[in-house]
Amino acid sequence: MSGESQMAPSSASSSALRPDRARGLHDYLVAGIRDMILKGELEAGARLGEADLCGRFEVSRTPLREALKALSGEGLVLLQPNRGATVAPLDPVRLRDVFEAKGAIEHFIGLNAAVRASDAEIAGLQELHEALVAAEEAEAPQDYTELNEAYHLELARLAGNEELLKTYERLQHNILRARHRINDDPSRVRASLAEHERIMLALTARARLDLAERLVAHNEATAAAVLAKIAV
Amino acid sequence: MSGESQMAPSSASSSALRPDRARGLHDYLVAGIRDMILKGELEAGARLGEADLCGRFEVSRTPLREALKALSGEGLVLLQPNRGATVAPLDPVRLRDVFEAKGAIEHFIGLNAAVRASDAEIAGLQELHEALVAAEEAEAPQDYTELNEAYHLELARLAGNEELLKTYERLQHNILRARHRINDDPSRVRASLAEHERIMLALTARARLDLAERLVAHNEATAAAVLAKIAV
DNA sequence: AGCGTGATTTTTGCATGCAATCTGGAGGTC
DNA sequence: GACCTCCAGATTGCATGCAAAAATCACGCT
Repeated sequence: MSGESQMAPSSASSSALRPDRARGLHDYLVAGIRDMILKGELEAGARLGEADLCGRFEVSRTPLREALKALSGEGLVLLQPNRGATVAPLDPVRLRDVFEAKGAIEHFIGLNAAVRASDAEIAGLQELHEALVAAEEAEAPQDYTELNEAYHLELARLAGNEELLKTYERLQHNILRARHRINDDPSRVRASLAEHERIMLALTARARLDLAERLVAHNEATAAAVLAKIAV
Repeated sequence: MSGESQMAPSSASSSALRPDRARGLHDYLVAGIRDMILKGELEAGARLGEADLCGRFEVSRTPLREALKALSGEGLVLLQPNRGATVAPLDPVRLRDVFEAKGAIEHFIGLNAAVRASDAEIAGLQELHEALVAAEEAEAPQDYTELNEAYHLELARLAGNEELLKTYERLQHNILRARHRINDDPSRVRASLAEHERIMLALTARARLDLAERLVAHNEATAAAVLAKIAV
């Protein structure tokens, strides 16, 4: 065993709206374990022993097991009957599939968000974009990452399809797992922001094909940057 | 309470490879409840009381609850904390989203299956297609439905992306729920088969754009037929 | 040393029991 | 009659306990 901290979300962890224990352990556990996986505190392939996790979160095995089943459906946990749970592996092959799938959805998002988003929604997205630029200038990588996720998720929401939004979120989560390990380099961040600028222009102009194309290109550029660092 | 049969999968139900109870109750329950939902035996919105389901499957509440959490992740069951589980609603609005999402994936499938499928895989798909035609001529709607699902799922597999394949299957399931209630009319079935013919031609010719276009069109025609019957 | 083989320990799967919450209705008040 | 309030019954949430399965280890064998 490693001599690491056994602490779970002691009190005020980073993510703001963490479900309260008292409101039900299921949501609390799902959010808590998901966070630990997304932040890389639990690495891909790591064993998720029930007794261990029960200790960290101070709950009994019943709600914990239910939470693991739920996370398995999100593709974050791998369940092997009679052999326990592990953090879902994230090899380059799967990551390539994840980026490719996300690309297909980005295409859809571009075609539809350009038509369906209201002016107010576009203004809201613009604010997110500006907050993202501010975070980069302030050199706050933690904020930058969270705002970047929020920006793309909001854009996905503007496409107006609940089903694809859920899938998009799942894929985004699995990418975030990889991204958290690789400290994006500054030059890629600046290039990314420039792409965001062009995305906002296409959206404001409500240019469907243009927006779709830019989103796909942005996804591919991100994929290339992430995969390059992964495949060391 | 209705005076209906309380029987669950007594012995030899229709679906061939049902997980064995002895191999673990989780898979058994997930497959069993999913089947009941997909076949319409449990209608949209129906309450899924734990005691009731425990009685039907002769299991205790612990594995049953775990199965419900898993099915919630598939979009088939709606879980409301402290208020129990219901079969996920399938209103026209959601169904429209499901078809639209599936359309986006069909586009991707067309672009990639045309390039990635091996000759042997195309031949295998051709066999499925011919079995489908045979089922239609034999007027075996049960077989037709199952083969049709298998055909499209196999085509999705040929696109070579595990992530989108899982999503595709989820969406297909939710459509099947609606389709099972509406007894496709024969003229639509024949039109559908004609579309399949053209799909096979495009795939054999490995014509990416053509295949994508035909798959999207097929999806939209199906959507129109299903939605027309739903919105009575 | 390498490799089965069997006992011990650990871990998972499932059932049960109690506490908390929700639901439905009777009775009271305005 | 409409609207609380409170009480039973039913249902869900969670913890615990036992049995089955895997993993670990010790031992003996070739």
